[in-house]
Amino acid sequence: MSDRQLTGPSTDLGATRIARRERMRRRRQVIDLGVLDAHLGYFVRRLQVWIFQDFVRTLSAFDIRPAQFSVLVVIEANQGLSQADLAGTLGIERARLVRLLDGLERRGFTRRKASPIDRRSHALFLTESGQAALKRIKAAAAEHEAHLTERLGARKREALLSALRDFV
Amino acid sequence: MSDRQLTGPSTDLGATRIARRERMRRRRQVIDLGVLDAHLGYFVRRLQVWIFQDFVRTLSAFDIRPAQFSVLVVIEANQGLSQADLAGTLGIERARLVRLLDGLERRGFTRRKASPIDRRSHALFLTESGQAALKRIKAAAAEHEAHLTERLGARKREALLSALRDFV
DNA sequence: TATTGTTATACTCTATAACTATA
DNA sequence: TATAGTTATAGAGTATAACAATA
Repeated sequence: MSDRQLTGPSTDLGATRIARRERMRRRRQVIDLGVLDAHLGYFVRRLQVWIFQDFVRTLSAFDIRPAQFSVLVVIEANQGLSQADLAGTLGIERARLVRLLDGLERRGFTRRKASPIDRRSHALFLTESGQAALKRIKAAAAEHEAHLTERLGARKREALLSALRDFV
Repeated sequence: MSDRQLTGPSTDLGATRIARRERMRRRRQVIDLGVLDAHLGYFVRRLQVWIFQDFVRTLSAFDIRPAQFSVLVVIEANQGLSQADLAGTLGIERARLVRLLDGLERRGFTRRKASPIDRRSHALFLTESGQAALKRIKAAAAEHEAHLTERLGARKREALLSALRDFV
């Protein structure tokens, strides 16, 4: 951030240009994407991979991956919800959620309690240490989001966010 | 649907069951995404998963996945390029591209030839049957893209495409 | 020394199927 | 019959490290 001031107003554009040139150099040839250029999925995938990598790198001190983060956040916001509801909300398989929760429970972040209304299901909670950890994890995740804003530009990030929000 | 009429009295039971399930579904609490709602990565991931699933389903007759499609398309548009350039362009690991090409070669779609300028590298080409197959595959991929347009709306899809194009 | 293609390993994630205990 | 959680398995994808041949 601070080094930006030295280069003046064109910093963002300059940084983008430099980054692009760097990517081109690595490629050493201008390669045609062909019909890929008309497929939204290709670009969505590239962005998603970039986001995952930056997320993991930024939160490496916590050893938290995007899926784990989403589970912690949704449990915090809906204490006592069931695994089925959680899986349905996040669009992940119930079978996969089992392992995910096993890991978070082993680390002392979450807990499965007996549901008071349905003996088949579990009510999910964050432990106290889970809540404390999540507080710091969310701060780191916000840092990741700042990287994204830096990379996309605040306007574009906001536009994408509101465009995609009602998709789910 | 039509078999309901044949079952006579049990139609009511079936209808009751369906109505109950519907009530259950509605009764299910609305789940709060918490801070996830401010993370672009979450929504990008959800969209990307949707796209992958629709792509695979739409192209199931060809047994082609997104990564394979992107490899075929870029080889077609840049016949003779090297594996390193292809991997760099698509942002996939060189190690992974090896297996990907093994599979496409085994199916007779692509071919590795000796590079005329660098004895370390391979020059990649589509075979004739690979070109013929890709022609039909691209038509199916366009069908998938139409699903996406249907789901997002043409305007939003176009806006997303042009917003993300210069990200890579 | 650096790069190209390759092999190998570990881990994450998706997609299914099946099982149990409840409802 | 259907649902919640679980176990198991197969396959795709990511991330690394290492190696031989070549630049």
